[in-house]
Formats: sequence, C-alpha cells, structure tokens
Amino acid sequence: MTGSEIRRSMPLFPIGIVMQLTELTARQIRYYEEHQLITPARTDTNRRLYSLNDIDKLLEIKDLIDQGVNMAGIKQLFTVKEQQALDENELQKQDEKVRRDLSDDDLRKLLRKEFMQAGRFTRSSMRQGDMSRFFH
Amino acid sequence: MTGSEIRRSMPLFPIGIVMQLTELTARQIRYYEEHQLITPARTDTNRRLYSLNDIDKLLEIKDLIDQGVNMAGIKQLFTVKEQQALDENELQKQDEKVRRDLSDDDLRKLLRKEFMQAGRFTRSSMRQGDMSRFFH
DNA sequence: AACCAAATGTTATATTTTATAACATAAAAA
DNA sequence: TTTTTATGTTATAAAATATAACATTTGGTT
Repeated sequence: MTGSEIRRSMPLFPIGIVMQLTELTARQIRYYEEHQLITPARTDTNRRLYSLNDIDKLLEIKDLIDQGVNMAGIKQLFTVKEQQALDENELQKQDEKVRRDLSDDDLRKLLRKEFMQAGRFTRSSMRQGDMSRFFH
Repeated sequence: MTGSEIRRSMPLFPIGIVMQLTELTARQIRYYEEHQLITPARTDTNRRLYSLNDIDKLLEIKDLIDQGVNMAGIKQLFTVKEQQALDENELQKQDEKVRRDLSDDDLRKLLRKEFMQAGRFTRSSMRQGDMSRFFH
C-alpha cells in the first residue's frame, strides 16, 4: 500500500466535521453506514472517525442520491468500482511484468484479463434490471 | 494564494485529534496558543479547530521544546521563518519577472534582494544572545 | 540552599458534541 | 392505496471541550 493511500484511509474526522465538509446531516451519514456504504473507524470510546476516503465516498453518495440512485444501486456501483480498481491494478502489474519478461504464458494471461475488462458492464456482478434506469 | 495553501490552512481538526496526531496534551496545545505560537479557528460554539498548518507548527514546537527552546525563542524562530518564506516568495516573483522582461532597474532590485537574503541570520530580527545556544 | 518563573499536570464545572433508539413524515415504489 | 425508503425530530446518556484555578516539576538565579 502506498503512503498516500495510507493517509487517505487514516481515521481523522469526527462526524461534525464530516457534516460540514459534505453538507450531509448526521442522520444521513449514519444511515449510509447502516447500509454498509461506509464503515468509519471508532475511537475506544465509540466515537466515529472518518477518513478522507470515507468523505470522498460520502460526496459520491450524495451525488448519486441527487441522481435518484438508491442504497442498493450505490452499493452495487461501489463494489463494481472496487473490482475495477483491483483489475486495473492487476493489469498494471501484469503490464510491468510483461515489459520485464514476456512469456507466451504471461501473454495469454494478460489478454484474458484485458478481455474480461472489456466485457465489464455487459453482464455479471450486477443483477439484471437493478441498474436498468441508467440505460434508457 | 494557491489551492494547497488554502487546504493546508483550512480549520478541520478538533483538539482531540490534534492531541493524537502530535502526542501533545490539551494543556500544552492551549498553552502554546496562549503564547501566540498558533491561533486556531473557533466554531460558532467556541470549539477550537486546527488546520494542517497548525499541526505542522505544533510538531515543530514539540521538536524545539525537546531541544530546550522556550516560548520566546520559538516565537522568534517562527517570525524569522515567516519572513524568510515571504522573501523567498518575493525573490521567486522577481525571478519570474526578470525572465519575462529584464530591465537594468529590475536587475538592480533583484541583486539587492538576493544580497539581503544572503545576509540573513548574521544579525537583525533576533536579539543577540537569545539564540546563542544554537551556535556553539 | 532557597527562590523564582516557565511549562505542564490536575481538578472542577459548564457547555457542546456524539451515540443510540424510537417515533414521525414525505416521497417513491409496489 | 399501502409499503418502503430516506430523512427529520426528539429524548437520553456518555464523551469531548472550554475555562479557570491550583499544584507540581524543573532549570536557572541569587
């Protein structure tokens, strides 16, 4: 994990600050947590502490809600994006490896990965219908 | 003012977080404020809010105190460094101007500024003796 | 040694913030 | 129309913060 990723995931902000930064109410922020869209850390005295990543997510949530997406939709979007990020990371690592040492076997693996990547968003990982509102 | 400077001066952190990040007690942090080494913002309900800059300063203070510097010394160091930063900014702006349009007059001004800069730390702005412990 | 001031600790009290939970409500979905 | 979803509102308890006063420690002075 890189340094900036560590900093971005460091639990720093109490809910009051997060309210200001996101212009969400405490009720909303806790509700989104209840629906597992974020999982802030806790102090040893049970106070929630949010990271920069959490705040980014909350801003994304706010945006999506404005666009009419519900909790389930947002959750799906997050898992898809998470998967994408992992795939892209994997692709990049593969690319680097290829640049160092390109074997037939690696090439096959790489192509398979990129194929999977290209096929994203056509099926899988989202149950059909849920996201149909995006494609009309 | 640049974007990063704005972010670094944004009041974000309540004192509890600052205590963790700096490993200073609330008493110490407030004491340094009492001596005008930092001036955190206040919420409309009188809670202190510290910026990243404040936190950096507190870490510097901690370091200097470990080295035996007292409040007055730290204050002097801060004003000197502040002045330095302003001078450097000024120098840079002059440099840029020169690159665009170098007149004899500007050249004279620039040289005078750089001369001043070189002579820093020999006298002035610190009363002799206060900082002598640094130069033995 | 006795003293003094600087830096920090400790304690008490009042206010503010946060957590949890329950009930209320408006808008969207079924 | 009835349900569900997202959010508001209210009450209560616990934690965090502000202020101020007094206590303690420590290094330097006399």
